Amino acid sequence: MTLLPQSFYAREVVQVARELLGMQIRRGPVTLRITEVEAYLGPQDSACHTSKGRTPRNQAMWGPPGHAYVYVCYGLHQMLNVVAGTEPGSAILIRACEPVAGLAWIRRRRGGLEGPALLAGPGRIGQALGLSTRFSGKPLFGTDALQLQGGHAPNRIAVGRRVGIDTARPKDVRALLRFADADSPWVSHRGKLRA
DNA sequence: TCTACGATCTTT
DNA sequence: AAGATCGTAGAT
Repeated sequence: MTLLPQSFYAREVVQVARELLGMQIRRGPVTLRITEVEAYLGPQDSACHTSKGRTPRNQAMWGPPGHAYVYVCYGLHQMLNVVAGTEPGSAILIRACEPVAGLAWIRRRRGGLEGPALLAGPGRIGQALGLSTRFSGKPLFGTDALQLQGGHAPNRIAVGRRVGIDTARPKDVRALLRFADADSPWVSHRGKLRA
């Protein structure tokens, strides 16, 4: 599979988010096909981490596109984002995937779950890939441990509000910035999506 | 230092 | 419906 070039990410962030659906994330033996994402638009988006300014945690988001931004949520979940967009400070959260390769490793890291539950939800993606904040700032288009490569785009894209966003400005809470492969069962909170 | 909280997930 | 669990950020 061909690596996505850095230029792929240096475009309008919502466009990149939609086109990220179907692409593949690889780390070692594990390959995942992206089925659900959320776009975070940058400093003007009150739900986006960079709306609070530059901090040690979010510095990767201010850097060039095509790099990972990994942060810890609720003290235990490693959240994978892809820095993208034409202005600094915007990124795309990877919320769900379907397994392509390395199912044994995924199950080893995340025992017990079956079917879509295995990879539905951003915390589970971080776990399946064995991520940590050390990956933050690493390029996704080079020879580093984490790579993004081509795949097959979905036929239909479902949209919805971003999950877990409720203290942001109402306009940003309501924004339809969550995108998913409408035909994939490997998606979280399916009921809140619409065609 | 101290405190409050979070782009979640699991269990009740 | 609530607990787990801890890094981050802002206040002191």
